[in-house]
Amino acid sequence: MSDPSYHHENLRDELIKAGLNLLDEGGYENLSLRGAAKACGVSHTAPYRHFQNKDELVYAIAARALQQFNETLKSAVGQYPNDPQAQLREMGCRYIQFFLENPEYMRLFFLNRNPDTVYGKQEVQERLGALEKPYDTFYQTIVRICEQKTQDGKMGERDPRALTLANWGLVHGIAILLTQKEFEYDGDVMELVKDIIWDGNTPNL
Amino acid sequence: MSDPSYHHENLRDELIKAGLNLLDEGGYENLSLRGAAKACGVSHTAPYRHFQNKDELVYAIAARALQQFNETLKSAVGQYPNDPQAQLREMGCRYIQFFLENPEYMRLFFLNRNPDTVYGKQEVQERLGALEKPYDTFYQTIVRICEQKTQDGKMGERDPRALTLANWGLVHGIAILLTQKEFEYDGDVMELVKDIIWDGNTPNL
DNA sequence: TAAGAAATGTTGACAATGTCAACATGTTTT
DNA sequence: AAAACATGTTGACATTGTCAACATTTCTTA
Repeated sequence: MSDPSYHHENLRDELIKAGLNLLDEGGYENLSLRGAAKACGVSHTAPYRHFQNKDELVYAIAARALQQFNETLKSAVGQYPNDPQAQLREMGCRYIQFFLENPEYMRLFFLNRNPDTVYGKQEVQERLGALEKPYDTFYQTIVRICEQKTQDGKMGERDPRALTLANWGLVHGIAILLTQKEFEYDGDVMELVKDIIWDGNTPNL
Repeated sequence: MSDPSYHHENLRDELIKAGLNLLDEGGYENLSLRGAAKACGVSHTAPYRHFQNKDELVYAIAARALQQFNETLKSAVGQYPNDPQAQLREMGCRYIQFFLENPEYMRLFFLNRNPDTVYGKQEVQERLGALEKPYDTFYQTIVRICEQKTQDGKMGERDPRALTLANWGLVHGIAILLTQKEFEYDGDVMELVKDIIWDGNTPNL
């Protein structure tokens, strides 16, 4: 090596971090290729050596932030090793809490683009890896609840897929309404969530 | 009048319609000021005589589309005049159906911008009128369910605000997950919704 | 080890877009 | 009729994503 400012070694990583910063500071609209490059002290086209286009950078940024998000959810599972119902409750609370703390991530994760246009493209997924969305974590927990109920002979008819859509949708929708300020709730949201998320018993939800 | 192509008479309205077209054709990213102007056969700055900036145009477009959406919801109420529980069920179904049919409206309504930045500004609301979001329709129906239950002496403890957040969030979240293709549900979504939306009886939801 | 290939960065250009200022053309008011 | 106003147009500029051409550093390999 001679000029350490030339080859950055891991510019890719720095660009992702810089992008996250831009997002936190100025919202989704503030996230630009050139902005990330400038924040890394690098020319405006340098990112093209690491990402094919802006969408790929955003994708990578989302993947990075999703890691953190998924860890949060998974640690909710770990917190109650043998109580899947408590896991689900905790997941719901953390889900909403996470987005209340990081409101811009809502758009980053779920509404940046037409999903067919970008994230559906196999090539992107192959090159950058599939985004790990919270689906699995919800689904597995719900399956465990169902199994436990079946084992107890209490019920075994519920479709775990339907229950996943219902419960994921529930917390997701509440998170969106709150972060987008469509709804101002003056009560205790966490109590509400614990109250309405599927408790494994009620016929509905 | 002499040159009918000069003064458009209601360019404002045409711009809104053109914007809706751009949205339908090419998604949210395709919606541009200049694009709408061109579609109306007018110079690229003509929209500035009717909107202060792009955000205002988008706002007006959203308002237009929201009218249609709100009518859909309200007609669900009208369909079951004395059965608020059926109203709520029908609202939930139509809510999701609407976005499945118009997936781009999801971003138009709820995720175009940081709500503080644009839609929260009083001046915009004063000049263009507040966006009518589905909150009221949900809330009123739920209040009616609660009143009916109270009247029957069956229950009177539920907080209608909490129930509104829960049920609106539920259908909203499901609509988002489905339209954004986060979740592929092979079952009958409408049946699921009818099943899990608050039925006025269960302690949860 | 020297030469060629590959990776990574830079400069300069271009098109699309939002926005503004200055000007033009109609319409309305006085 | 003249002045005020509303509505459009032209031309400019900054920002941004993108591309082509070139430069520099590192890696391969003969």
